[in-house]
Amino acid sequence: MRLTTKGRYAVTAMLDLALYGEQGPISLADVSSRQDISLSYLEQLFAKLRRKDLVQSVRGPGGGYRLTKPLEEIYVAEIIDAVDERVDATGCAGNADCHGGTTCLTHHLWADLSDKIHHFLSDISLASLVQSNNVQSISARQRQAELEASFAGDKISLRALES
Amino acid sequence: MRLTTKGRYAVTAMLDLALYGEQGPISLADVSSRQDISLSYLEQLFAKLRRKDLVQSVRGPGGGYRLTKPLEEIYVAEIIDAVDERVDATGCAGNADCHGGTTCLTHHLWADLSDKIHHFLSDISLASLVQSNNVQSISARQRQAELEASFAGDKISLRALES
DNA sequence: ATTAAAACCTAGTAATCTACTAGGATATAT
DNA sequence: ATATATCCTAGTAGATTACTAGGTTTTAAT
Repeated sequence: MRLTTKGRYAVTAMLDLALYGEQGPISLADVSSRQDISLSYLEQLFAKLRRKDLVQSVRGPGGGYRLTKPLEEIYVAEIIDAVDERVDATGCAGNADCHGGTTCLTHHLWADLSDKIHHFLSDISLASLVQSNNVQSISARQRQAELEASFAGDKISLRALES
Repeated sequence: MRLTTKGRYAVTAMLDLALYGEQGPISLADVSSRQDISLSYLEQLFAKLRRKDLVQSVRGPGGGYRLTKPLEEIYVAEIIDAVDERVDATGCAGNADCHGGTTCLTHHLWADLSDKIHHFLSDISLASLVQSNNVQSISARQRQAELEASFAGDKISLRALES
């Protein structure tokens, strides 16, 4: 089964859009610096997310990405599926040909597990993540850190504080 | 998260012991030919299973491995843990330092998922697998195939049929 | 005692995949 | 015109997996 940074990054980045994207499109450069994900890697992930119609792009200065649907209608499972991370615990992609063309002894166990995982991730929307205490507090801390970083930086930081 | 053939092979092999090991120890050569898993790879997996006290070995001719506990007390989660380290969907091994030392936005999501998976696999014993219809029917088919293979083989097959 | 069957051990390795870099082309607000 | 952004393709270091190779030790059977 696969669940690596690819899928985790995709969900984290989509959650970033959910948290910061209310006013307008968010550039991947912003997501990259906030969530500590390589910009070029994000570009590749968002190409897939766009192909699956989970985000829309706006090109040119001031552009970026926005979510195509309301937070309530975007589920974690979709995001992971979109970036090609098959959440599948079987060794045969569910084809039941794991033992030289026939079904291996444990096939159904892994198929059941895959179902459980998919159900779990299909029940969680971006909206429910945004509302959760965990995400709220981490997001608050990230905003705080960003503020302090810009404060320690140059004059532009003062304007950031005022707005 | 990790769930590859390593963990799947381990569970399949342990299930093979559960199905065939009532009379005495089972050699890895037998498991290898029945379940189509490389012998040397099995040896490496069973070294770990033995270290975790899930199996006992008997050396010398007629030797092999037997389960250390009754089927009811061996859970799939233990087996995977023994060879795979951990079924963990977080990127930080549960340390919550996934975002440059701090907790990333989605950490709790993956931690929750890991819990769910672990619970699922902790509830399934070798005994319950052996009793399941799926395993029963696949096991019956494997015994049948083995019988036919030995029948098509040499004289020894006749003795196998009689016993 | 010899032989053979088994566990036990260690090192190496081809193939695969991940996460990423590099270096652009294209679109568009200012 | 310029800068900012998406968009696109190719390549690649490093890690991991699944396995092979080549032994040694133990022990039942002859």
